[in-house]
Amino acid sequence: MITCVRGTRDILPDEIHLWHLVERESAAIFDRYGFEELRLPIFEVTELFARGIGDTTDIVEKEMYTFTDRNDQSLTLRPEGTASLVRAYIQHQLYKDGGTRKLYYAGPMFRYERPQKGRYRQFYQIGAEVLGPDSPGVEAEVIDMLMLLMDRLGIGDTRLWINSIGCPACRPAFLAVLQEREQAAAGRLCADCVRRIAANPLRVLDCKNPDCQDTINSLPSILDYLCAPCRSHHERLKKHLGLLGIAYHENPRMVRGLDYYVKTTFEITSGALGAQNSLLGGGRYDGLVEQLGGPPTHGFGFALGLDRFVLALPEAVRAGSRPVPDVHLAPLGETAQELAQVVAARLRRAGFAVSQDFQDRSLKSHLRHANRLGVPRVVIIGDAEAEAGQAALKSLITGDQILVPLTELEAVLRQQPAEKE
RNA sequence: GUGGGUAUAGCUCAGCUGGCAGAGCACUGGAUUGUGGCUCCAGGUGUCGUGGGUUCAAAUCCCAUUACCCACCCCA
Repeated sequence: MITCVRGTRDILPDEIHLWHLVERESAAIFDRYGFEELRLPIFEVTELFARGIGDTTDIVEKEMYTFTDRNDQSLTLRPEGTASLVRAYIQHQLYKDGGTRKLYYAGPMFRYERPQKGRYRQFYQIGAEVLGPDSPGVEAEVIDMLMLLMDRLGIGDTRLWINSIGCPACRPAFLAVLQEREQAAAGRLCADCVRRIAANPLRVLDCKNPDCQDTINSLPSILDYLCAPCRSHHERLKKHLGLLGIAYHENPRMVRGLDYYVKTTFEITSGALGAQNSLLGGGRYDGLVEQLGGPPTHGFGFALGLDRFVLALPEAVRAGSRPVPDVHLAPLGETAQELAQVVAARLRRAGFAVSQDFQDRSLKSHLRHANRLGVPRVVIIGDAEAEAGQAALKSLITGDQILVPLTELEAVLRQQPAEKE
């Protein structure tokens, strides 16, 4: 048997309505905030990601699906969406079309990682980006949009974490101090931390080893080393969040895995997810457009993990049943099948969701089947009905049954809408 | 890349110190010649993940391997 490859999965009809729900709500809410969708290719030239994400990040160093096509060009299945979006923004000169562009995308991303709860090699993201303005108000607006989305989906038990990781003007000085202090404290840190001191001193702050926590807490905070513009930006963001009544946790130890972030970074975690508890994450990337060959442009955005949103949906929503037809046709015999087919076509054109059973089964079997489907009403057409040009319309909720001329079925169904379960 | 756990029917899982392959759910038919749900009866079609080994005999014990799950790591 051939199965889907490791880290990929089939999303079956039982689950897909949850995905539709998240996709529908996201699109509706993003639209309300003025975001426009664009669709991006699933693979790009490898260089785009190396330059955009940073070629020393884990993603680029060891997680990309890179291959050579028949023209010996190095291509990569996209591991994230922002680089592609910015490429499109530059390629089509969207910056010439007004000051601010608000764009969003959705689709599969690919990273070669060990699969785990909420982590797959092909996973799905919806991301939105605001290109143009530098305002903390934009950041608060985007976060507000996400709060509304999660509220609409019933996703609770979440926390918003914010941080500022400074900018090229202030971060290098902080990193130098941090590294120095970490080296001095190396004796009290775990082996992983010691290794990170040289490789990526920021990562030490993110260590979860309980024995390291006291030491890490004594390390300097980036927030104390921000330059004046960064500090002001951060304070204004907090003020805007306060105005919107959005609760946040400031976390100077939060670190992002992509090189392009500056100033504001944020993340929303969920208690419903397990170890991979990040529902979404994002931040500001003021230098990225320029770095990829565009004009100097401010950028702010996020990506949300669709797989994780679906996992975090509350039980009440998850338990929601699949959509069921409005009416089920149960024809008995060949003549009745033919009649029913025509009836089904007519009812569908009239807007009803109709299922017709083409299996030659007993009436009892038809009804049992309809009952399992949760269909509220069944149209029974047997020999007697067929001859008289009628059908028996039975409600599976009340058990009532009436004879209706086939030509009037549509009108009767419309007049007496049945309550679904 | 590193750990731990799991793998038996469509699904969820029992199956003990080796001895005929099981249950519940689901599905099909019947009890009711054309009326569902509740109840009762009947119905299994499975390379016991894969490959070796031990044994008279392996789902069970041993070795290897693959996949899945969870965690580290990293991130959405």
